[in-house]
Amino acid sequence: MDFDKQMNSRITIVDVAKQAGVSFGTVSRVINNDVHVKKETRERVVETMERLGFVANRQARSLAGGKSNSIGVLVPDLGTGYIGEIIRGIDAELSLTDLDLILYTTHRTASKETNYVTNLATGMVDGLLLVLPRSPADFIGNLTQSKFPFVLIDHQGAGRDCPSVGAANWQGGYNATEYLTNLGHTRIGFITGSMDLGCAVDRLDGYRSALRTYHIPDAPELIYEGDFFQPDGYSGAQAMLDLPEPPTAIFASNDVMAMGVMDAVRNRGLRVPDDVSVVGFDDIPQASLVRPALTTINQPLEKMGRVATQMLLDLLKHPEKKADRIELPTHLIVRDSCKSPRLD
Amino acid sequence: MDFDKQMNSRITIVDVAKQAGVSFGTVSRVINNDVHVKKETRERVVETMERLGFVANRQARSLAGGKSNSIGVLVPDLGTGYIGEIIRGIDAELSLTDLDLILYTTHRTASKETNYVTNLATGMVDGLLLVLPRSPADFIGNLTQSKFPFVLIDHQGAGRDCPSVGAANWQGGYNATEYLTNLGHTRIGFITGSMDLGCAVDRLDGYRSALRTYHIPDAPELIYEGDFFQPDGYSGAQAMLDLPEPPTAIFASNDVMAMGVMDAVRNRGLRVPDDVSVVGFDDIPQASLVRPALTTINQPLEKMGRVATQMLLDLLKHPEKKADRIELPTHLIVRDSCKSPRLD
DNA sequence: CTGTTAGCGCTTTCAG
DNA sequence: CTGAAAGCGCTAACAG
Repeated sequence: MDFDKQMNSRITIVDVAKQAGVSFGTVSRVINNDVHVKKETRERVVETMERLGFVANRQARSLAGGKSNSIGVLVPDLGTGYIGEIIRGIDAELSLTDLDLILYTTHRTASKETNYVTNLATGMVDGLLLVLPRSPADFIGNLTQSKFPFVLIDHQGAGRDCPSVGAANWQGGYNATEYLTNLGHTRIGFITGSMDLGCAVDRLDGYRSALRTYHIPDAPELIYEGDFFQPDGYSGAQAMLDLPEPPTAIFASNDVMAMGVMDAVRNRGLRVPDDVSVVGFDDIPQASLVRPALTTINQPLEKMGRVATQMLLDLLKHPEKKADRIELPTHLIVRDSCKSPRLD
Repeated sequence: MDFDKQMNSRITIVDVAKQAGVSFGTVSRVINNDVHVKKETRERVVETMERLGFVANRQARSLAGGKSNSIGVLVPDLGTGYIGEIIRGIDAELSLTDLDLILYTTHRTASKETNYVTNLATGMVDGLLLVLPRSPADFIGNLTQSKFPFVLIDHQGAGRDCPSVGAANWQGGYNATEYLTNLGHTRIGFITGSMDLGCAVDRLDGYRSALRTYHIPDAPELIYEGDFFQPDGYSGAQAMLDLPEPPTAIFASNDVMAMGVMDAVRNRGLRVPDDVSVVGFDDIPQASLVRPALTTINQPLEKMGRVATQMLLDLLKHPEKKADRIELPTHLIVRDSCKSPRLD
């Protein structure tokens, strides 16, 4: 049917070529901005493409060896607003170009990860943005060797030097703890994140270093191993508050757990910050909304997305560039959840 | 190079075919679960594929006319957590299948929308999930005519009957208002959303109907036109509170604006809910976190994503099925931001 | 500057 | 049940 063709935009370069009276090779050149086309011819072709509503077929292009004009983003999941922030940054930056975004969620399945990566790197996308909080997978080696452009986000690369952007987690852990000690706290509880994640380890290390700096003795009972989810914040706080000598402040490795801490504190009839100070990490949107507003470490997630995208774009342009790691600074955001400890 | 081939997984069906001692047509059949393959042969091929780490090339498959095994999701942007929730639902449902998700953000550019849709519908994806809060675009017609499977999300389709899932916005508007009147309020302010969105209109209508039901006279000064963003909630509340006879309750068309309302109330030295009751709409995660916790209308965003995905999956299986619209119920979530009005 | 010719990797007939 | 052959729409040499 005639109308069907128009409707479906099943217009190919051959159709355009016929209509414009040129060979389809010329149409291809026009599409790819090849210089070797007479201005006049180009105009005629462009006009025809518009008239026919031609839209190049992506799979054909990439199959034939051209660019796919899209970049792939691989994330573990969409569950935590955390990833959403990063994606927003990526999207914002990408919208400035004509590249499209293909999103893959691996749902923390290692096999899916590998599968996707090989698939994507085989022409489906021009570059890859990987949000892989877990341990470095083998395909990073492959990617590097095959010189496929990619950037790691928020991944504490275990020694490998490949392009990546992360946050100053250690610094954040240190600063928050330092702030608490300056307030006069000496019993500071810490709830870790999943310890198989580099960022969780770094935050804990920062906390420990600060204590050492301020000559506060180690107290293993004040370190509770969490998993970055709210319930662990709650139970961690409960456990610590049950101690004979409970902490006067609790520093949770992320905001979500800090909110769990707040709940636990309140459920015992205690108040934040009067009885217990609370600090979080991430500075997610909710942090400024809860009451009392949460003092936390700002981690520039959206910016991490943007910067990573810019790095990738740069890599796409200059494939020979050296890989480097960018570490974005974290900042202490003082709000209302901390106070000097009561004088007993 | 030899290792390069292994590294890149540039293994094609031809390689597999050679290794397994069959023609590449047979390998294709195995991939597509064609019944016409001897069990023994199939096993040998599967074994070979695994050994070689074969991963089928998506673009080639879809170019050659097969399925692309991915569905496209078109959203206006990622700015509001609102869309994120929907995507989460989609992703959750999709993770149960072997379909991949390709995400496109149009950044509210009509031309991009059209472009993407035609592109995607030309084999790049097997189906489309469209989050198009704005007015119905022409391509919906095209899509319908070309019988391409798609589902609209949160789109008050202006008469066209195509598969879509939405929420009971009218009902929500009605219920919230009714709740307020039952509490004893008779001066209830309303802050609308962007009135070019169907959902905003429906919520306003629900509000009006409830007032009528309870014989509360019209008061045009109590309706403030907002845009779904926080600042408008703030200024709307300010305007109404300046009235000679200010409202004792304010119902905002979404939670974000409701939070603006709360701020405005507090900034005048008034308290929520003692002096002014506040109700929102959406029930975003923050709603339960702010103090006082926000009473609001729960809109099942994540579920909308899930249901839409299920509908699309169904459409993919049974292309002949009739289009239908599913409306998910909204619920009043009573928290701490409302109270009976003071008796003066 | 432009037309022609091979494929890219895979699905689908069509013959055996 | 399986092999062979013909493209899908496009890019990238190669000739003019």
